[in-house]
Amino acid sequence: MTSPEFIRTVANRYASQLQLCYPLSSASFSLAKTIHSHMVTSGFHPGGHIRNRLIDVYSKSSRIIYARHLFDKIPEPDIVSRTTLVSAYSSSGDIKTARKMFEETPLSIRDTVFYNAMITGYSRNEDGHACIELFRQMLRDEFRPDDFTFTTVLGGLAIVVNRAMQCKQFHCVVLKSGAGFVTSVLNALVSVYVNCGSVFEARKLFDEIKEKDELSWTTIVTGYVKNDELDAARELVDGMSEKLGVAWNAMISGYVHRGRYEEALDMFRKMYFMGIKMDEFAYTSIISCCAHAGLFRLGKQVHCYVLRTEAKPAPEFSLPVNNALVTLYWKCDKVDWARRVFDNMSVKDLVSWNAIVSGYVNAGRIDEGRLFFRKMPKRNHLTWTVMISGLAQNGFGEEGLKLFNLMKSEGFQPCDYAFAGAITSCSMLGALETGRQLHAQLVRLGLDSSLSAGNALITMYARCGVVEAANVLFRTMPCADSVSWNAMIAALGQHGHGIQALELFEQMLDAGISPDRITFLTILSACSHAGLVKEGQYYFNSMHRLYGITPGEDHYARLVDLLCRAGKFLEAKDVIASMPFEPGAAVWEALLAGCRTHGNVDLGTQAAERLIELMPQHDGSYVLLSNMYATAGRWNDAANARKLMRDRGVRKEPGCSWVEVENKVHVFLVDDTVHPEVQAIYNYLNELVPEMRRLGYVPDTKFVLQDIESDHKERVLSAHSEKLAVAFALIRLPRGATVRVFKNLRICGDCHNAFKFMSKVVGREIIVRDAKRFHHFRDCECSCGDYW
DNA sequence: CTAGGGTTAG
Repeated sequence: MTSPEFIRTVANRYASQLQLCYPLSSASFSLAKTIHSHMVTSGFHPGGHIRNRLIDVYSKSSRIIYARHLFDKIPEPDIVSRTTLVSAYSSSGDIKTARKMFEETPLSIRDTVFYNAMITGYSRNEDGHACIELFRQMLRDEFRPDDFTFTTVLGGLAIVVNRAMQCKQFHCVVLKSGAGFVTSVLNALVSVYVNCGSVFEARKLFDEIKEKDELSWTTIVTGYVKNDELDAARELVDGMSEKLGVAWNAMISGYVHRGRYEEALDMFRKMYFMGIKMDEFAYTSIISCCAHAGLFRLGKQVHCYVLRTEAKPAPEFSLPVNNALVTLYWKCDKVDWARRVFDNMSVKDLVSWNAIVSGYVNAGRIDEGRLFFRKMPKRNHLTWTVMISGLAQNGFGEEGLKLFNLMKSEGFQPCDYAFAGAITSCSMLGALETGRQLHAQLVRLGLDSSLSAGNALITMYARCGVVEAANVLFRTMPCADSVSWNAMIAALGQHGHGIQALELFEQMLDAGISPDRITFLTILSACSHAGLVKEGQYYFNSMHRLYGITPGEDHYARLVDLLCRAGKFLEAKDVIASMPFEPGAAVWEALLAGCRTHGNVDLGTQAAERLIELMPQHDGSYVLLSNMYATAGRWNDAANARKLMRDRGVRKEPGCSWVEVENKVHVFLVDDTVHPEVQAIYNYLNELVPEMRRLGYVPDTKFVLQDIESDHKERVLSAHSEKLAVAFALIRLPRGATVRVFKNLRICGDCHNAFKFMSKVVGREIIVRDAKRFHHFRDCECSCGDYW
């Protein structure tokens, strides 16, 4: 019954059955297990070749435990089973166990393949030095390297080599060993040259390869792409007789990375019409292209095409394709679509999580962003960066800074983008000292030439009231882009230097930088703050005529603001009437704000009606309206506006002011009783007021927007949050230091007046940043010329 | 039993 022939027949049958497990798929493991248990129940003990096959299938379907179990039962494992296991451990990332197994294998039974497997393990774990080290040991142990050895070691070398000289040295080793005519080895060598930036050398070697295979072509094409020589790559691709999908995919992704979206799409279309097989790599790149170019419709079409064409159901389909889809949808303002793709994915990785967090955060949906940030199983340095800059851009400065510090304590070195986020947080908070420290850290890390960090710093210094520092930084930037210019123009504008802002704009044009829609927003604001009505109108009219930028709603709003501040209501009304689209909330708010400052109650009421209609939940509209009535003494109307707001469940954002003292931000509310030093502050204010009065200060009680007794009104005035913050800073800052105070709403008119006299009494400069602009008080004057 | 090219997140 158990004759040798019979056993051989059974063994052969099992061997051919196991062959069915290749190529590996998700079904391979269960098939192997079935065959295995059949062997066990029928009393057949797999040995030698069959057992090794089982070990291999188990290892490759990521079931190392099964493989190891089988392996441990072998009394004297042969070199093939050992090689299989070493390779299994190293490809699962467990390089330590792999090496242990390697060391436990006696020299006498080792062979070249065994060394190759271990070297490959290091290469897969991106440890180039270990690759080379083991290669050296292999030579010391007197084993002959073969083609596999060279290609693998060269692969490891490509990671660590960064000088053409080192490439040449290895080139010589290869030639001496006689492998200089093996195509696969030469391909690897080309790749080493490419990776250290020597494309020219790489091309020379490529031309010398006698029998070029597919890999030779793709290596040189991708080599050009990696080194940003897209046109040279394209020339090669166009000249190839055989159309290699890999090379085409590399071209497409190269174009996408360089922002050459048209060419990427063009190649993708050609691929389709020429019948070159498109795979998940091509889909991924083109979806990413649509994401970056904002091509929602096309992206959606590709998505549908993939669903129709590919055999696998959508959630099972390639992870990178789904990741790219998540990004596509949120970039096209469809976060909820992105979320649906994300939820449907059966497998998610760090990239997927980062993509969905970015989506929420960029859409301003911070709550959901936070939730996913907390929920995600793993984070990397990009996760933190996305979260920090998202928080900063959405007004969560304090949380942004907290996260920046947390990131460092979790062991991640912040990159320039993370710094930019932290610096933006400082701009919002007015945390100048913290911002300066971040700047110093950037310099120490050698990151101060970064454009994104530099642009954030310009804004930070400007928004913290140090325009000069912003200017110095701007002037010394190695290569300023339009964002830098916009930031600097805005800086000058916010500080009331309207003329300089316009001069800088002209310099921008001379420097050959094209203005964009943001540039014109900052220009219009600058004109508005400085009262440059004629200039503002001129630039508004020229933006389309000279620069081809169609004014949007926000541009019209700023023009209206410009005219209203100057009291030119007729012209403002004409502008609104001439708008090519329905005016939105921003325009009505500008009109209302202007009417409130100039006491134009009739027009203001009209504007407020439209505004409240458009944004019933916006607190500012009701407050402006109510304040306008209060200033005009129409207390009943004022109270009604407040009541309307309450009835609709709208809550007014409480006014508050803050100031940074010794690296800490101190916040004050109106009539503050919470801050530990309020008593000292009130005492100090009581000492100052008589001196201010001697210089001509008269408390202006028309800024008390409540109908109360007039002597009580003065006390209400002196409890305004901005006065408390300024007084606190005067007490606590070093003698003579400039005071920089911040307020979330507009500064009160009486406070504005008071600070002028206060700056004279204490002999210091006081700078207040409110919701709209900066006020520099010195010697009884304000930089805004009372045009606030 | 061992090698080498193209994909995704700011």
